[in-house]
Amino acid sequence: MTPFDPDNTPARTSSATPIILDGYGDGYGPGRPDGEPGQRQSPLLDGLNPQQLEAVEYRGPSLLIIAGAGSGKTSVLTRRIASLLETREAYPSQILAITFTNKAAAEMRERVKVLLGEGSEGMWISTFHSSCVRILRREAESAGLSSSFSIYDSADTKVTLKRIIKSLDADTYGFTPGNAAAKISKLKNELADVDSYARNANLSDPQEVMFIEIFRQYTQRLRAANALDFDDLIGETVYLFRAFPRVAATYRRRFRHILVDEYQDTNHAQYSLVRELTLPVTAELADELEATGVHVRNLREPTGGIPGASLTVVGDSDQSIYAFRGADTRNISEFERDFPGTKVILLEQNYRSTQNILSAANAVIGHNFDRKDKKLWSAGGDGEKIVGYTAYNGHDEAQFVADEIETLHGAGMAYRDMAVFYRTNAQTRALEEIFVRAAVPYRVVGGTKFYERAEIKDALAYLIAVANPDDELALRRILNTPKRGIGPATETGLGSFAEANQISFREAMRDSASLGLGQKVTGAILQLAGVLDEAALKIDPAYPGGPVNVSELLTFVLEGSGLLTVLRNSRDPQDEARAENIEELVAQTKDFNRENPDAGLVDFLTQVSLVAAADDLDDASGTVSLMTLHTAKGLEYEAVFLTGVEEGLLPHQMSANEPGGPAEERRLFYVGITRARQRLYLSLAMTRAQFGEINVAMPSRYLQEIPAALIDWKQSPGMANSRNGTQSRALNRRDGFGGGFNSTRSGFSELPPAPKPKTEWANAVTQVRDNGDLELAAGDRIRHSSFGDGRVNQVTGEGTKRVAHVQFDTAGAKKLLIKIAPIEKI
DNA sequence: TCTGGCTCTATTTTT
DNA sequence: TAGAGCCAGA
Repeated sequence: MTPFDPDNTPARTSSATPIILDGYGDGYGPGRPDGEPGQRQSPLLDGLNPQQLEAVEYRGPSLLIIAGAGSGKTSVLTRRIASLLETREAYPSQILAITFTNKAAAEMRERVKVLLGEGSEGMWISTFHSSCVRILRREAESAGLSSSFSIYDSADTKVTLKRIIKSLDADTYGFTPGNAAAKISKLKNELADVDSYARNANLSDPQEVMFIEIFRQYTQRLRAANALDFDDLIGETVYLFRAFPRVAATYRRRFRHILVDEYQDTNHAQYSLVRELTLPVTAELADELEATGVHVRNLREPTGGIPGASLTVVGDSDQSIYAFRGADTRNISEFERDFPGTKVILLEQNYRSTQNILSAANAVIGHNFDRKDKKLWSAGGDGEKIVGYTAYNGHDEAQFVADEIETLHGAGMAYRDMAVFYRTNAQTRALEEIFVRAAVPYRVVGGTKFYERAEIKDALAYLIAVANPDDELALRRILNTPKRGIGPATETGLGSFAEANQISFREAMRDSASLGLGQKVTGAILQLAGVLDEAALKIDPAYPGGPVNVSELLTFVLEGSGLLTVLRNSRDPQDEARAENIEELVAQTKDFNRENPDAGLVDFLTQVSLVAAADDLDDASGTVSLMTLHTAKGLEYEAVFLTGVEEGLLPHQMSANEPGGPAEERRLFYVGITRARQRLYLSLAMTRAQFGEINVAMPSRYLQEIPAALIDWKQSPGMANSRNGTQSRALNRRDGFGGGFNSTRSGFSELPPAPKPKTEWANAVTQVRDNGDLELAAGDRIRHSSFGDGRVNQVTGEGTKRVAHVQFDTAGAKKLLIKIAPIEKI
């Protein structure tokens, strides 16, 4: 989270730095007089197994660590860094470590610090995106940007594309902001730009021609706004290095050890970046660097050049879950070919989970063909069985999860050691409803992020407009926020005026008096332009008394615009929460100032743009964490609840048509399973409400892949479908876990105790209850296997989705899907 | 210019 | 279901 730590510029760090500083020449240095691997009593090497030890100590141009889930790779990576520093083979400034999230980066930095104490400052440990922003801001001029360029997130991209599509009437060709953004992103991840794409495009296809025009305008708009999108951050850095060998040489010289975590999730652009950074520096360029005062002498080979940096990558193809974002596991499978002389180390021993959990994981992932066989094993014993539960619906499932969480908590497990995973964010609704009711303390990680809230984006747009006056998107966003009477007509007028006079939108605002608008509107525009101009003065280094910090600036624009005041005085009750959010933002800027006294507005905006879902995880929070399976990668919990293990959800139906989709979904399931240390719960629901409709769900195919003996079904799919098995958890809630457990137990004895997987599943599918075209009308009396008797109030929906609204005599009002509910007419 | 009400439609994962 | 777009009326 700190892209701003005191940073050694290449020129400053270069004052020394031979690869080996101590003259021992054995690469071990004074810390290791005997030179015998494994003999030294260094806390660095404590408790490592032979493979881990080798991964820490190996020295060579390239190292590939294939690290299964839970095999201690973070530990290996941090110790490898610490070892390089401790033996004085490298200075901190020569290390570049790339992690997947800012949180992982912060953790790694912290762990290196613990291992070494002070003396680890100056390393670059950050995400791909953060590192690239840092390089691009520094080298902005070469890249043809201003160093205060804006970073567009996916929402910004979509807004921009929406305008382009509208102006081109491209929706008639089937383009939406979403699909155009996806296509552009995909191309950028392959390092294609408009021109290279257009060269190979089929220009007789009007849709293709239209796409090229969209892509071209999008590129132009970003350029004009001095903005880059997420994908540009990587791509532009690669282009920069390729176009400016001098710039590239600076970073190639600087970073001597490059380490990349989660390498299986890198895309082509990221791969290319790593390649660029690890290339050697030619003798001529080394001469050039030296001529400008950069010290290179100690790094030079006899030929006069500087060898490429050593590269360590850690990854596991089985955990590749970002193919949809361009991740390419070939980066791992072809690593040895790309980097000849690579040493490969395999870490298979798992230190996280029980053997039962690992056996389930191995069995599941074994169904993916086209993978190198790898078996995780644990020395920690079998542990508890995996618990399975088939719920009647999503709320019932949530109730099961809540009950089990309370049981675990009652047995002494802390809430923060438990997590609930799901495939789609929409699934949080039922979970949250039940958790609130059951008073389970929880936190949704990711989801609608703080910085994505409209009012926060509004406030930030003010700051962005100050930092980057060319950012038309930010200006348009705040033009009428809060309401100033500047409508779409005026906005369009300003845009046309700017275009006609070859000036920026911001300049058009300053010049709005010559647009011939009404006096009130003109006054409003000028007022806004004035506030922004004044704010810009305040962060100018030449500002009398020194420039103001971020929180002072934010306070200034909030007051100048009236944004906060309007929300506070609003009658809309939601505006109160919005005002509080903005106040929270102000508090955050104060924290930021305190933690980063030397950082400015642009640094703050960068940090905000690049937060990842997992970054706002608070380990000390004392709450259960709810998150998507994607967010869960890299994390671990004592107890994991994997919910919604149903066909259509996991695997998600959207993945069905994608090449490699079901296999990637299986890896996602595998990632989820392997997050659990002690306890794993797999749950599904027979029906799930989606878009206001109730849909029948089938158990996920992946469940059959787990050996039956590993799962203890509290309620199996077959049981849930049988008449006496259907229990509403919500109904049994008052009896607590015991009641629910016993009642399912009694049903249990009537079924085969250890169902054979295949037949069990065949049954589960054929046994789905089917009432066919059972006719029900308002006034009919029905009997439900667990709710008892009741009266039908009305019937809604059609065909298989007909729903009976029933008032039960004792169980209250329920909505039942007629096709499958365990009911009969009486 | 703004608001309210109506209809329509699209529903995955994310730096 | 909910969010967005559209239209009519103030």
